[in-house]
Amino acid sequence: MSIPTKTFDHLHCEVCSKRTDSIFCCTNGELLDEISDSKSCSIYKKGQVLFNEGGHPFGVYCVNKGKIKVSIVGDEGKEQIVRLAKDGDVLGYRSMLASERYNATAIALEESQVCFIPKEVFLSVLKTDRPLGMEVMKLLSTQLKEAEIKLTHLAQKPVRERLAETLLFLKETYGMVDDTNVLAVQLSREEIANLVGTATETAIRLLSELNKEGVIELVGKKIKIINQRQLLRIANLNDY
Amino acid sequence: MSIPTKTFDHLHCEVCSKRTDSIFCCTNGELLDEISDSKSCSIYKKGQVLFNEGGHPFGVYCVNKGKIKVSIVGDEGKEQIVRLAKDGDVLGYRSMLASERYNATAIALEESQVCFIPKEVFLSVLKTDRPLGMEVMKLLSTQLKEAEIKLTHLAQKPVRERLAETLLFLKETYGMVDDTNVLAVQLSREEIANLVGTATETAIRLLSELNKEGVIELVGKKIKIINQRQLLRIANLNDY
DNA sequence: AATATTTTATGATATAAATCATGTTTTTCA
DNA sequence: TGAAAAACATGATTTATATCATAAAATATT
Repeated sequence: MSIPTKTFDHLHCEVCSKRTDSIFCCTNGELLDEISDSKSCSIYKKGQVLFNEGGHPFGVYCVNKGKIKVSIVGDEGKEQIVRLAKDGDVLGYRSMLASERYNATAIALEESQVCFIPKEVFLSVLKTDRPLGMEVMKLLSTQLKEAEIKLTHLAQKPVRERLAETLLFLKETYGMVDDTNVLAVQLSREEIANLVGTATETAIRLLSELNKEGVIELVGKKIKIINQRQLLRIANLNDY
Repeated sequence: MSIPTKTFDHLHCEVCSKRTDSIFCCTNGELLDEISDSKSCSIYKKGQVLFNEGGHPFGVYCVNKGKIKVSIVGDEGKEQIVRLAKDGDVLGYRSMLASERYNATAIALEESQVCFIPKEVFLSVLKTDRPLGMEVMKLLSTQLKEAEIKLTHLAQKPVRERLAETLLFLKETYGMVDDTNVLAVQLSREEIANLVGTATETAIRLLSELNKEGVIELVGKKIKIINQRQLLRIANLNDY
């Protein structure tokens, strides 16, 4: 959809450190060469779109380094963030496999290096490489489970609990800055709200509530987790 | 978990009419024999459990004839129905693929005939049968999409819209009784609420509201759709 | 058949969260 | 650098929906 401005070093997939725990972990030899040779490596600046809801999939996106949000826009134009991708994650394959248009939009949350593997190449490798197939199934299974749990929480848990859960999820997904307790992602309050599934004002209000309670500390967009134990308690994660 | 009381005729998968649009549509020959020979065909009465949240998967369940609900129990013990299965649908494979315990419970909504394929057999066929692999991926992809859309609606749409949507979904999934406009599934109001993601009282109230408005007609558990066009309008399905 | 139990139905009330409103701070960019 | 726009913050108000309460109907059970 949008044209990424720059490219980055075309590193062979074989030596890509992110591959080990990606779906390509067990792909190698000629098949990996095929992928590596056909891919293009682009840099997406913050806010740039990888692909758009309603668009046709032409291949899969492999995040080499960066943070990507995947979201669906609801009836009233409100964004719902359904997934977050980090280094080593693959995007856009779901719609491709189902032979459908994208049902979500992927946008870079910060400057990100992303490799693009053309549809034909990915599908042809998928057809021959059994391990890749298994990995794709595993990934889809995990994501389906996560979506179903999120769905349940959305239906049953109050906003405050979901917010706490979201903060813990952000920590788990993107980790902390160095050895501080500051979340490594910087999201706007609106984005946090769209992740939690609530109004922006409510997210802001509850965040500053947690701040006052000393559970977290807010400095601009930086969120520092002061009392993780308490946050876990608030999230009320009996299950999972 | 529960022991189904009876079995039903062990029909070879090759001649099963439900296979054509199931994930086994393209599986045949020896591989299909292997599945067919190893499967067991059981009858589950209404309310009987196929598998339980937290249990270990030992195989996949293939619905030959019947209606099954798949649900997750939230913190406060409230059920959230995340999927409904009908003839030809396969259940329990997600957890198996991810090598995890079941994250949901499957319960028969009415007397159902279900075939069970042992884990080892399913996985071994999956390993060699490419078409099956592709079908599984497609199915997972579709379900993931549906879960993400449901999640978005849950976060953004009011209960009344979601209820209307649910009624249309029930019609689409299980169809009507004969050539009447009466939904072929009979769910309790509580189950409808657990599908919509709301309180039972709210579901009851809104159903009788739709009844008064002449959009549907309620006779006990039977729901007749009087004005589908209006129901669609209420559901506000601009997207999808 | 009679009693107990569950499900359905509605009204009253409470409350969480959305919306509206306004001011402040931060960021953008001309 | 300064003006404009966007993001953040917080108070006031409204509203959708959950919860509580009670009764009738339907189902199940003895």
